[in-house]
Amino acid sequence: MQHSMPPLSALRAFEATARLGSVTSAADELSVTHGAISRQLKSLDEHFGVPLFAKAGRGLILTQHGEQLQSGLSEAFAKLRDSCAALKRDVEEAPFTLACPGSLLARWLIPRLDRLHRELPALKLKVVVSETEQPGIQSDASATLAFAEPPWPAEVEVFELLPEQICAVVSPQLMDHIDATKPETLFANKLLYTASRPQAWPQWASAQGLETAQLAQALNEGQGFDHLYYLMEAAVAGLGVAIAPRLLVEDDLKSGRLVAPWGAIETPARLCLWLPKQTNNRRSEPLAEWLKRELGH
Amino acid sequence: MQHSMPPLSALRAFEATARLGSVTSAADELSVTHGAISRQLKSLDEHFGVPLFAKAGRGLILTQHGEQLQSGLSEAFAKLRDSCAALKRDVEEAPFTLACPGSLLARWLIPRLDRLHRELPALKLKVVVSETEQPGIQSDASATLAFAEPPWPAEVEVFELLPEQICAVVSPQLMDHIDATKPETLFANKLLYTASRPQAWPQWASAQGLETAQLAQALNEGQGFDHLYYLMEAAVAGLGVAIAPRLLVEDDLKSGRLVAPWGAIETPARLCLWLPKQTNNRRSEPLAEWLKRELGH
DNA sequence: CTAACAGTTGATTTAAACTCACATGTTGGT
DNA sequence: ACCAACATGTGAGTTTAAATCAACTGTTAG
Repeated sequence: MQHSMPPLSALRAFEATARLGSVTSAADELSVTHGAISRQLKSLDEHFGVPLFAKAGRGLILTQHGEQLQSGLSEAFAKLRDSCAALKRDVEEAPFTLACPGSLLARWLIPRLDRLHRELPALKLKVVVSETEQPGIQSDASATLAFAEPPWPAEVEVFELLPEQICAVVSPQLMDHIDATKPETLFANKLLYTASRPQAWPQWASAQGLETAQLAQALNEGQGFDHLYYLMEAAVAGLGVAIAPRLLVEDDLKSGRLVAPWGAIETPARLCLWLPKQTNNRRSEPLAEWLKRELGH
Repeated sequence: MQHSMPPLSALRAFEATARLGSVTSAADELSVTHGAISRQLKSLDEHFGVPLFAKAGRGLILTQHGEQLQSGLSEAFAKLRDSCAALKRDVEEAPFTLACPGSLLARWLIPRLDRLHRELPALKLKVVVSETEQPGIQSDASATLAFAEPPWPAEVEVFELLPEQICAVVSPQLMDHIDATKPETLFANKLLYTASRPQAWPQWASAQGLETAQLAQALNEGQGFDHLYYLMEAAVAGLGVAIAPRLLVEDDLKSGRLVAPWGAIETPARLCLWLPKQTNNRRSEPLAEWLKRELGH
């Protein structure tokens, strides 16, 4: 039954020509030259073995066979167009779900969410907390915002937004025991950290040239927290020196609730926007652009 | 509204895959490799920005979006296939009209028509008399059978079936005055001919090496007839010597009603089947083959 | 009678589609 | 548990179909 359908592109050319009444306008609609349409029509004539158009003055009119074909094809192509348009619309109007770790969400994204909604209203953004701190794409999210180190897995597309910086922060009330020019004065205080970033203190210490052994002992005496949120509260309360991504403490540094006496160091990690490969980028690109603008102060 | 439809071939690949449930069987149906289908599906995913299939074991199943698309496309493609098949069927089942000059029809084709109908029943042959003796395609005929000399006009396709031979024929009762080894004994009789073939006697005479002057005079004293039918009756009645295509007098020669004392000569003309260029050859080829067989004795 | 228009066509270029061969991942059988 | 058979994905290269360009034929209208 499936024998010898004519080429679909020829049918489309025929349908457009029959509907619009001329080769030239069909060519315009399909964004090709009139010569291309003319050839397609000729190939259809040959396929069916009868002429589908007859010359009429300087234009064409459908033959009887042509009209018969047109009546079926116009419906078929209308349905084709409708089906594609419907799917496309559904996909584009579906909310765009951005997954994001809770700490980043609470301390950076939420304060900017209102502006984001105002500046990109077409995006219909929905934000969810990503269930894992490990970077990776969440199946139900349109994109994931997270810190992660290269190399990236092959199955996702990654926009790099910002190199990660981490800094040691402390309550101003503890600054008595600290010399900003001497990193080792760090050890006068308890070290505070999050369970999800065990490598943060070693990275920082190594960048500052501190001894591994001393650090190990200090970490042993320090305290871990499940979430950055608690860590920050502990630091503000003066329980010790915390290590955290600079981006997430920037507001606290500005307001003076915390101080970063030794500045910040860059890590290999990047703040990234992760996208599933098959996702159409038309929607995520404006978001990526917005994030870049926002992060560039 | 016509913006950015995906490539039709990708939609067809999707529809076949969704309907048959596997890339491989879709590839079989469309006579391509599974790799080709796989690529088309990937391009569709990218076009819509969502996956349309998900992996399920070692096969694929439709996603929700995929099902949405499939429900529309299957109808659209069914309609497409139906429309094409309907037109094709109508064209193929329409009677095949063969135009043919009356003389050829009466003296050669009609006696064989019964066998032709029996051997090519699918052709649904209808025979009509061509209104003009001049070769050329008739607008309402699927094909035309006629004698004609090359070159052929460009707008038709021509099957050459047989070189034309013409011969001088005479009633056996007139053989007394005729010597088969001496063409000039022709002139003992009246020359008979048809109005539609004034060049026949000169061709024959020149091939036999007769004098032009003598022929001209004999022709002047001869008699023309409007149709080959009358010419033959005149020859059988012993009114003189007639000139005619061998093919059309063969039955009379076999039955002894006429004699061709000097044999036959070949002319530049050919018995041909003329086809309009746009006609599908699938139907005319069996006819051409049948004609060739029949003409080869 | 010319200019603008509409479609066709030969020659060439371009881009999409396909194939091949290999890779990955899944299933069922002995 | 492992291997063979199966099903799909993919990089590289090739093939083929489709498009362009430019020239030509025929038509209409001013």
